[in-house]
Amino acid sequence: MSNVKYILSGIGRGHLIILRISTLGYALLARLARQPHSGYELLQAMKKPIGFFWQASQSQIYPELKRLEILGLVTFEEVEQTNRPDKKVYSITAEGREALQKWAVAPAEPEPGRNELLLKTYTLWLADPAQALKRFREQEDRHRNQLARYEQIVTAIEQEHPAPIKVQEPIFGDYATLQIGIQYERAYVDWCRWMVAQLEQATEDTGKEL
Amino acid sequence: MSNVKYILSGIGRGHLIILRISTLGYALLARLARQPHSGYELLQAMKKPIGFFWQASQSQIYPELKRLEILGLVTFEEVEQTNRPDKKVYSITAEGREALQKWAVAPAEPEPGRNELLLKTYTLWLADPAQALKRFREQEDRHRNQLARYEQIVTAIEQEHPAPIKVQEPIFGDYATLQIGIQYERAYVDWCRWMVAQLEQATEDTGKEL
DNA sequence: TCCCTCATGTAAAAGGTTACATGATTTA
DNA sequence: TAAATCATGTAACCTTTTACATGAGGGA
Repeated sequence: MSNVKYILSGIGRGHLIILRISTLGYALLARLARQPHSGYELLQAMKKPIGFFWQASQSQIYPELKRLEILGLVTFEEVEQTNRPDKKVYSITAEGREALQKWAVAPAEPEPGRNELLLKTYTLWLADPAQALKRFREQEDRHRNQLARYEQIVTAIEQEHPAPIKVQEPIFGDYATLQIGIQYERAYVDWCRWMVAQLEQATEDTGKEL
Repeated sequence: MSNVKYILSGIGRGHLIILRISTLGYALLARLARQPHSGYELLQAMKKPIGFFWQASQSQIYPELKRLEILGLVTFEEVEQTNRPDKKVYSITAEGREALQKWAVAPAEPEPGRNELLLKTYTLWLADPAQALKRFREQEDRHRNQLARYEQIVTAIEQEHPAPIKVQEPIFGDYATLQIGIQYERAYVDWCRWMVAQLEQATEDTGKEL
């Protein structure tokens, strides 16, 4: 009962088609609340800011935009272009903004994370430590790079926006999510270093035994 | 090509049925590599150690066990019981152990995390700060509790197992994943506190304006 | 010439959640 | 007496991924 359900239409044979807004729908609305986008532009946008914590592919975005339009949460305008294909530029409606506003302060259920690396770590005891060592060094690199990328974006934001970034400014969303992103990546890098140390110990031990 | 695909059978009309091991399959194998379990016992087990980073429901576990059995990665034995229903106790086979071992050191692709709270944070600028404040205090509590739970388990592990927990011991998997789990929860609690501070500032400001 | 970008879509399959279905025993 | 636990499964639905499909324009 926590999710508002939007009744689209009641049709024959006793069926009711109910469309409710998916999390992806809210993700798209979140971008459209800042500025209008075409489907393709949203696809690109999903790679950067929102993409850090919510991704979507082409085959999700286009149908979802259609659904949001049916629900009256977005409208679109066909924009003719020369030299490249025409596009549909979507904008959020007043109803869309209202739905997004409500959703933003609705309780977020604890989401069950799924992490393949941790599952592999759980199985490390029967794996080859030398190969595992290689993998954790790769992971450390990867998270160090991601950390650097996040820090770069934060620096750029701090340079473009005056010192106290207020909650009411749209950029606060980028800033706040980057803060936890940086904490997360730092914790991961530290943990990878610890894992590497553990595995180096293990490979040295087997080396002595041989 | 990184995933080994298991060809089950070639059948008429040009169709090939290929069964490959899903991540859930490896999760079940990871538990069965430690000790035999029934489907029901696996369901319970998925709530605790593996459940922290990989969950599964009944409707996934039972069919997956059937698949693993077809692939020859597990076997089962029907155990008759008095006073409660009979059960099928699954054990990992040599092939299962081998597949698990290989998978454990195969490169783990960076998994795109999905986090609804961060999506909501991205939309905070158009939400009511007072309500948002409530949500972040709830989140802080939740993560603080999870942190306490993890720390308790680590303490229990450290008491039961002599000081240097080696990579080769099965318990190392629990220990290592709890380490990152604790780091993660600590980072989250800190971030929530920072968010609460930001939102308190925002509600004070609007209070002054009234 | 071949590949990349821009631009919009659909189809099929895999993975995951929620609900349905059954039934004995034990605990509150 | 009602609810929880043990025990196994299926069906329907939703979400996500991978692949298919088309086509113009620009750059190497």
